[in-house]
Amino acid sequence: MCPASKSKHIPRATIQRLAIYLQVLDALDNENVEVISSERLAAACDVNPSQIRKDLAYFGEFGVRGVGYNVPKLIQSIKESLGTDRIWRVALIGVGNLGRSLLRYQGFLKRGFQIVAAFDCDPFKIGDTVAGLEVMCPRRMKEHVRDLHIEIGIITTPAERAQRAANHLIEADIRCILNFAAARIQVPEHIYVEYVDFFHHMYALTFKYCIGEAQRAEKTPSS
Amino acid sequence: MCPASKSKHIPRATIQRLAIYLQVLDALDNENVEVISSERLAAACDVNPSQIRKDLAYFGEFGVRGVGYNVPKLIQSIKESLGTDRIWRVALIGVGNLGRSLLRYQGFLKRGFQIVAAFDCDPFKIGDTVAGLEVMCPRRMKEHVRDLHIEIGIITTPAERAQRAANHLIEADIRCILNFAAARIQVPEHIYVEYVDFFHHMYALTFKYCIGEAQRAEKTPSS
DNA sequence: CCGTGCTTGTTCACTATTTCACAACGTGTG
DNA sequence: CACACGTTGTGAAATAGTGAACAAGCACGG
Repeated sequence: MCPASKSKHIPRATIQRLAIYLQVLDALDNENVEVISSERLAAACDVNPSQIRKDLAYFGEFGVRGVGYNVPKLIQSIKESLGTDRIWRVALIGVGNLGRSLLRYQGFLKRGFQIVAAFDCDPFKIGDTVAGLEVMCPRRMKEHVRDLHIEIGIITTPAERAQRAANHLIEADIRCILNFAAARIQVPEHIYVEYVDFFHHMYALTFKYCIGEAQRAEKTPSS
Repeated sequence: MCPASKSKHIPRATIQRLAIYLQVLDALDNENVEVISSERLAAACDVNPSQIRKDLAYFGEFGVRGVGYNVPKLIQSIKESLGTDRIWRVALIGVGNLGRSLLRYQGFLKRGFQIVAAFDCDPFKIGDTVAGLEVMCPRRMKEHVRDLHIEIGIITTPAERAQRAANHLIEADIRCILNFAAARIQVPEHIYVEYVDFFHHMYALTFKYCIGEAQRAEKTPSS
């Protein structure tokens, strides 16, 4: 499936950067840029050119020496490397505000994902239709996952119900979980979990700002 | 403001983990857990206990040897370290689907943030009221930022308009930008930017899954 | 068909981060 | 008051990731 990645260990940071390259490359492709050098791509992504070449080298040789990288080809290659050169079928659990927003969001398919089922344990929500999907009871999850070939579960419940949602997903043999709830969840070894919480980024901002200002104050010991 | 951080450089990864600790500690606090050891906290956060102790040591000595950490006190200490022991005033630019969701989201204040202004350049949206805030024209941003003491800007425009939104924010002397748009933005040196894109996490998931399955296949060279 | 110019892929030294291991030190008990 | 216990804070070792430098190799021009 994924082209082997040369059986070397690949840093997590590399994967995050690949996602960034993809974003920038998509923009370039829309502007019909055909070829780009690691140097110019690096400038756009705000990283070191060597870094880009090394990141890509984990997966193969995608460039042409003396020329650079063909943009559409590189996009395809990165997608293959990340495993998103196909559509992944996704279930969402927790049809609250956030859940509904995601269900209505049009951008999934373009990025290789398709939400094909929605679950919520609130009996008043079960049976409702959101963005063309009927909200279903989590107790029936296992059979739906099997029938619909679902591989990824997105948790958008309140924090206190995240673990229960995760248990439903695990029970239904889902191996990949994206957790938007503001809570850590416990899962067995063989399940992959990623956490999405934009407050983490907020904190990173306020922290960098504080540090930055403190250093400024040091350099300018005014008043 | 922030307690000095002992003037040592602090890894970015540490900041991300502090945000995680905070999340778990909040949950513990709600369960009225008073004291926790680095070992048990580490288990809940899925990191190494030494890691936690070292992360905290960057900012001070918060624990009691032989006992552990007082949960409420540690929460407070981490908040101070991150610079979120006060309310940050935030502006949002781009009142689309995502923007509206964020404006309506109730959880900001609890985490130390307050959205006090919303901007959109669509003349049909200007003047509308969303979650009690009047949508305003970005051209008037500078004065609003000054009058409302805004320090952080959140970009929720479509990707192609992210740079323009960023320019407005920079022009209005905002130093911290949280960018939800799927595009990189160019900013001067002294501006802090953080990117939020849950597809990055999606890709991390699919990638880990592919690698994991490949390794499985290796160990079990079946058929 | 060879040489020049340019950019990749890759090595290596360096820097940053994580983990280990243990000394330091409160707490509670006899 | 002294001792045993338990957990922190921290220096040192191991591991991981980054950036500079350069050899390799394609494209184009003469």
